[in-house]
Amino acid sequence: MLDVLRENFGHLFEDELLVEISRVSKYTKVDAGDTLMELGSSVTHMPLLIEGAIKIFRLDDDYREQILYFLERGDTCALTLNCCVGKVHSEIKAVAEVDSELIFVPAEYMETFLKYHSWSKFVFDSFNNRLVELLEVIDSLAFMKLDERLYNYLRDKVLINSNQLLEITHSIIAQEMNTSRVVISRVLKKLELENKIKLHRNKIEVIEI
Amino acid sequence: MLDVLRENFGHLFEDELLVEISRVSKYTKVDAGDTLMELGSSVTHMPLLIEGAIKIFRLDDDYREQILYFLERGDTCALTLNCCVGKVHSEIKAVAEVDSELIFVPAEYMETFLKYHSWSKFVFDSFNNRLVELLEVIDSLAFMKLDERLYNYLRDKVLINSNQLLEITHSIIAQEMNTSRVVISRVLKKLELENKIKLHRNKIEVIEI
DNA sequence: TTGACTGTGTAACAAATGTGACAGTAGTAG
DNA sequence: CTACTACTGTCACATTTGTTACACAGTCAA
Repeated sequence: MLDVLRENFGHLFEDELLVEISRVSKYTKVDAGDTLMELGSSVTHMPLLIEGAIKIFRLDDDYREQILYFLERGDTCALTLNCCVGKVHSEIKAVAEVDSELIFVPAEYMETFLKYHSWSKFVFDSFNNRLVELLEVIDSLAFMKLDERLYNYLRDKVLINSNQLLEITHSIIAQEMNTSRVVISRVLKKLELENKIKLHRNKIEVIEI
Repeated sequence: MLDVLRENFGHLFEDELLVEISRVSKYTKVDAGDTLMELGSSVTHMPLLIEGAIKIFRLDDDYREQILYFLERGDTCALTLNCCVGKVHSEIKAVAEVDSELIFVPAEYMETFLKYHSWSKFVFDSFNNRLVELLEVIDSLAFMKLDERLYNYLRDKVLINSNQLLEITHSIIAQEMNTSRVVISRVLKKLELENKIKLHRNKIEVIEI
């Protein structure tokens, strides 16, 4: 695991820290679609993403969901540390968007490692990135209509999957964006008429990028 | 200023840090309604809130706004540090909700002070709090209808102002929630019929709390 | 082939929110 | 007092989004 860490986080952390991490952490592979975290699941570990992409959702009491952002190589999830502790109300869900590899650092080391400047910078930056991404979600929800939001959603997926051709169904999109399948089908059709996408069965091709 | 710092942040920071802060920072009073930060205004200082309340908005390109949260005594604004640097798109706006007193710490000390454990804990907690509050904004926008959102908005104002009787007009609310005055008047009337509020000219009385 | 299942398209309608217009009312400046 | 302004209430209508229902197409297994 140390080699994997060196390769993916060597530019961020000094070797001493890498060694420490490798000694206490757990390396895991997950398949696309696997749920990494759901609702009350206790948050005892902090993920470092080696390869792949994890999508993070906000859930409400009725299990409706709203996609927030994707974690990619080199990311960690700042929300892990906080949001899922002692909250009754809504929670977070994490699902692998593609096959992924992660290293799980036990939460207690989170603070121990702060003695390394590179680690505190990493955590700090991670918070910053999450804040920015949450603000973008807020922009989307507060200021945009569904067609624009949907198009942005599709563009994000294209970037994450490195593929203009998305394998996804209308109902999945509806669920991730907290709306209904009919609405998504309707807006997708509109985007197709605007030549921004092409619709196929189980697939959506995003044209302009 | 050192006395003010001791009184308000003494439970958070060791005296040595308080002295350092007092040496480099600027103490300011602002009146309710004053704008502390808008759009491109360069973010060279980090505010520590001594007394009062500051409301933070997200702005879009067309100057529409969406209220995010309030800063209160002992808070700082994590967004200051990051979000307003080098962004073209949308920005943040900060307005005093009531008469307030702040201490402005020059941004460069932000990092210097990290050598104090109490300071890094403070910054860390601040990030955490902001994340949670942004998630609540997302919950509100993604999962709630306007009547519920509006009622929550009014309840927040009551807490911030320590007064069930809010001095506010419908158009102000509309602006802060990025909708129109007519819509707000309509929903307010609905809340009044549900006996949750009472409407007066320039005033709204929040009943249940 | 048939039948079951899933995914998509679409119509008809409902609900929520946004917009424009206008009247009435309180407060204020002159 | 009068004139002006800001705030509120309300109507009529537009737009956006959500819901129900149903037809049809692709896939897969018996």
